[in-house]
This record gives sequence, structure tokens and C-alpha cells, in this order.
Amino acid sequence: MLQVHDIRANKDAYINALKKRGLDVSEDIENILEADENRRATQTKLDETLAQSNTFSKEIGMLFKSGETQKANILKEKTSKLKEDSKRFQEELNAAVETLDNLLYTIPNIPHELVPAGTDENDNEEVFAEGDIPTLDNEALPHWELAKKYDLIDFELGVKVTGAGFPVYKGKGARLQRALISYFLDKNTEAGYTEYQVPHLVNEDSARGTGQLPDKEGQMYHVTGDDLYLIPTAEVPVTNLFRGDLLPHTQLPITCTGYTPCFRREAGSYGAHVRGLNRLHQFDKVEIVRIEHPDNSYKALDGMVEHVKNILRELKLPYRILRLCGGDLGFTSALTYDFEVFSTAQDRWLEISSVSNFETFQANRLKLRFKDGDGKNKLAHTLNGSALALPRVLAGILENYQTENGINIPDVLVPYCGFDRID
RNA sequence: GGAGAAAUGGCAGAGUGGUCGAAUGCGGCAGUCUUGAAAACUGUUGAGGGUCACACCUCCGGGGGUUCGAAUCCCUCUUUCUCCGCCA
Repeated sequence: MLQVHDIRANKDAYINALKKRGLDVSEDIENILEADENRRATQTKLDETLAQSNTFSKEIGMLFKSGETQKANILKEKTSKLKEDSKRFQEELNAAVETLDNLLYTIPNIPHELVPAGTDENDNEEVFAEGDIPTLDNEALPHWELAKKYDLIDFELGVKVTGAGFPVYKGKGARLQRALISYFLDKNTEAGYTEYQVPHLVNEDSARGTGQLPDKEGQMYHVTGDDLYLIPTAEVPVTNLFRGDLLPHTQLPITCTGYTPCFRREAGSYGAHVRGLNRLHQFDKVEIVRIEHPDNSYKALDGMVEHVKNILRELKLPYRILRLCGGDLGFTSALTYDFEVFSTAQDRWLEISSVSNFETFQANRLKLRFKDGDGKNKLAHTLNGSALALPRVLAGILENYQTENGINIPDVLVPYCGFDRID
């Protein structure tokens, strides 16, 4: 969420910038500023009342000490009204804070100046593309056919055990999946990211910290018995490792990577675009997370983009990079680059990574701060990206590496797989 | 799952109703000394709100209560530790 004092200072600039998202927030901003003034006024009233009653309490204490109990008792009576007042003001304050927070929750992050205006994915800006799109013959199959032909993934078994969107990987399919996880983790740790294994269930505070709650409640699986949520991405547990921290600036940047399964309800999804591995309720992903000094965060974002590029280059997959337009930009993000790999047999681009800078938007909710060189405590910038999401990379490999006689394995994966062909 | 103990500042650890935001030690920062460093010594050192700046307010695991006044008493929740049971 945004910080009120930033909104106060940059009111017009913020209203203007949010137009890129297709939003007119001028009224909301006015409401926020009004709610904030109300909050501060109420706080002042409460503080003054408490100050008064603190003074009385001290006096009463001294009077009792010196034996002047009668005077003390007179003072005691005076405090009862103050007590009532402070109780009432406290309730008013709680309400004022809640009103303000609820308003703040509705305002998305301010898009970076590089974010192009636009309403949907068609307006995203292609900033880079690389790799040759193979020309396949007419016999080329989509990955779900290949998975069946070579017995790599069994979607029906998943339906039997759990339901649609929970595939079962078998044999070389399972091995290839595991190879990719190891390969990604190795690439990330080589690049300096520290590997973490984190819980796959998180509590409500964590889900709130990274912004899944309150807005996206319906997207997560909720374990009601223990009031825990299955993680939709490793971003949630990994970023929350640092919730509430006040880090010395010398400790920045903090860089983490982690593999987790991800669980998404994907309510309302249907049709051809969700076939095979294209969209699942459970999938694997290796994530990278950075906590950065605000002065370095955009350099860091560029570094993450380069890092993902290198991986895709090694895998020799044709891909492109999109800079998301205002209409497609995630609620919490200031600038996002999506990576898409070309799915030859489906003749479409599949998103395999999304790399974002959230600036202080997440850190504000997380209360994730650092002590800067000047001694001041400031909110850190958080960034994250997939490196990479497994299913669609797998789909890309199966489709792009298929031949008449089998599927080749990208060279860099052969040591991880222990085989160089699926046939 | 059963029984007991505990939760205090970056860490360790005092504090059981009245100048306690909190002793002390370690750590951190600044200085003295030193060619430099170490050691020693001196000073300083929590967070949030609020203010032009002060003042002032809040915070001793979370929430609630008693009291003029709570780190301190009561209730409740959570977590940790010890013992027992179960277990990959």
C-alpha cells in the first residue's frame, strides 16, 4: 500500500500517473487525505486527554506519598471524565485508522515512468526478443499430445487423485521436471542468490504482508481448519521472512531463491487456453526475491532481467520480453517485465516469468525497513521474479525440441536428466 | 495429545503497582590514546505517531480487564522450553 505522506506530497503526480492504469483516483485521493486529517485530529484529541490524565496520576501518586489522601481523592474523581473521553477517542481513532486503511488498500502502486499507457495485454510493449522459432512440420504436436505419446504426464490420473489442474508427472517427464528445478536453483545460486526452503502454507499475516489479502482471497486455497493458506507463489513465504525487520543498510541487498509448488484456484478459468500445462491449480516454480536499497532497485531489476535472459539463452528457447502496460500491470507492481516463450505447436506465446519492482508498496505493509547511512529508517524496495515457472518451460521444451523420432533435451539439462532424448 | 515453566530493547538479562522507555553486560556508533590496529577509558545508542521544531502520546509476545496509575495484578490467545505419549 502507498504511504499517506507520499500521497499528500505528490497528490497531482500520483493522480496523473494512475491514469496510465486507466484509473481516475482523484476522488479517492481526496477521501484519503480527508480520512488522514481526521485520523490525525482524533489522535491529537486522544493524546491530549491521555497527557492530562497522566499528569493527574502522577499528582495523585505524590499526594498519597505525602499522606494527603483527601486531596488525592478529589483529584481521582476528576479523572473519571478523562477516562470516558479517552475511551471514546480511542474508539474513534480505531475507526479512523480502519477507514483510512480501507481506502489505501484500494489504490494500486504508482506505475514507473517507463510503463506504457494501455488497457490490456495487447498494449504491452515488446522490448526484446531472441532465439529462433523452429519450423516444424505438419506432424508437430502440442505438448499435451506429446506428453501422452511419450507417457510423460498423466492429466487423467491427476483428475482421479485430486481434480483438474493437478497433473501427474511420470518417468522421464518427472525427471525432466526435477532436472529443471535443480538447474534453475543452480543458476540462481551461481548468480549470488541464497537458496531457501520455506513453508508451503502461510498464516494470515503473511498473506496480508505481500498483498494477497484482503483483495485476492478467492485466488488462494484456504485451509480453514487451521486458518492457513496454500502459497500461490514462493514470493509470499520468502518475502515474509523479512516482515517487520529493520535491517542495517550494509546488509542490503538481500537476495533469495527458492523452489516451491504453487497453488492457485484460478476460479473462472476455462477453454482451450487452459489446456495441458498452460494453466494449473498446482505447479512448480523457482522464484528469486531481492530486498534492495531504493537507489539500487532499478539497476537490480535490470540485473534480474539479464539473469533470466541468460537462462533462456542456455535453454535455447525462443522468447520475448514485454514491458507491461498500465492496464496489465499487477496491483502491487511499479514496473514489470514478462518473459514469454514461443510455443511452436500452439502457435502462441506462453508467460514463463514475470519480473517486478514493487518499490515500497509491499515493504509498507510488511514494515520492512532498513537503517540508511544517514541514520534514518526507510522502507526498502522489494523485487521478485520467476526463474523460472516450470510447466510452460516444460511445454516450450517439449514442443520446440520435438522431432519425428523423439524429443531432444537441451544440452544444459542433459547432465541433470541423465538422458539426452525422450523417445 | 497430557503436565509444568517462560515470553522485556540488536543479543543476554534485571525489574512484582507510582518520575520505568525500562538497571546491568555484550554488541553498534563517536571520541581519547596509538605510526596503524587491538586493549583500555569517555560519551552515545530502541521503534511508531505527532510538530516547522519542541511539547506530547503509544509500544515490555497478541487481545481484553482491574486501578487515579500496570512491564509488574486478573482473563484469554499465540509462541517457546522441559517432561510424558505418539510418530516420518
